Amino acid sequence: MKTHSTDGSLHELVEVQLRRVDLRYTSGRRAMIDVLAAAGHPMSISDISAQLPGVPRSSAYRHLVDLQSAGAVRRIAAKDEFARFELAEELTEHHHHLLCTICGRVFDVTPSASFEQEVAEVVRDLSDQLGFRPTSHSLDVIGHCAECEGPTYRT
Amino acid sequence: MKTHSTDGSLHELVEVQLRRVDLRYTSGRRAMIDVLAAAGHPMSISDISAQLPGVPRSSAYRHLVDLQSAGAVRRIAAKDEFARFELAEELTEHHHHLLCTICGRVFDVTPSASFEQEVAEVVRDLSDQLGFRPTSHSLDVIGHCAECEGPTYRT
DNA sequence: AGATAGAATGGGACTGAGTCTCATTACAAA
DNA sequence: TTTGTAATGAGACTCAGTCCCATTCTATCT
Repeated sequence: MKTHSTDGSLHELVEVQLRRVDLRYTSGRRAMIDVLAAAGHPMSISDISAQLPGVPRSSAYRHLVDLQSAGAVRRIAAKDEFARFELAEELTEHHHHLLCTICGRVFDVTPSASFEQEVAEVVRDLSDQLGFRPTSHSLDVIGHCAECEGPTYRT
Repeated sequence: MKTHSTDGSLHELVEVQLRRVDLRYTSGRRAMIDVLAAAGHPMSISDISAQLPGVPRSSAYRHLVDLQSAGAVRRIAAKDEFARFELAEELTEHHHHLLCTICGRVFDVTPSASFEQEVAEVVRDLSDQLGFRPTSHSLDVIGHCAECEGPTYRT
């Protein structure tokens, strides 16, 4: 998963996004962005809190809401009942998810440009049927991850 | 949305699915299937309860769990925090969803066979990258429905 | 530098979707 | 009809997520 974290521009981008909605890029918010960027895949609140023991739950939730409204973070729905969060695609790149129905983990994958083109086309077609105005799309693959499937599958 | 409800075979299929896991097709469960089939799109628990005032919440949840484990009902995650339920694809047909981020409603759409073929191919490719074993996939289009977008969009 | 206002934070109370328990009722097979 | 098992209703309970409020920070102005 490519991010801007390596060259430090990630934080500059987030700061701009926050400023746009009159929010400050404080150390708490920065810490959350760091954690999400380091993980490179969607995290549940428990995952995040485990990485940031010093940040109270209420603050963590509020940071996520704030970062969401600034457009830096995206909330996704997994197959279990827990919400998960990841950096917005603007800060990483367009990608999709593999959802493991056994362990609940979510993995990121990036499709080819040609496929994305095709998807975009179909999304338009499907949307037109109902006068729907699409803003984005997501493709989830549901199944079992390598680990849960067991070592046998690996030849 | 095509279902088997018109010719009555829907209930027979559900009954078989339930019998497989030693569950009975009782009137309460039948009522839930009727509601889901009539709606033709994913429903939240509130939606379902509104249609079935006589069924207690605890029973409604239990029925959904039972019907899920029998394979007759599928739980999907929308963009809001409420779980939604729909008839399993085995009882309807393969389809995808349009999620309105304003009103939270979910609409069904059916893609062309050729597109599905392409999707299946890419799903395989993406999965192979991580040794993931896919069992199904879902494509969600996020945006605003015709009603929420306002009447202006209709020329 | 000091004053001031709005934003940020901690923490603890609160909400409500979803789960669990248990006593009672319905059903199927013998 | 008896007997074991599944189904049901009612209500207590859990806990992810929200809300509130008193306190602390920080940017800006004089």
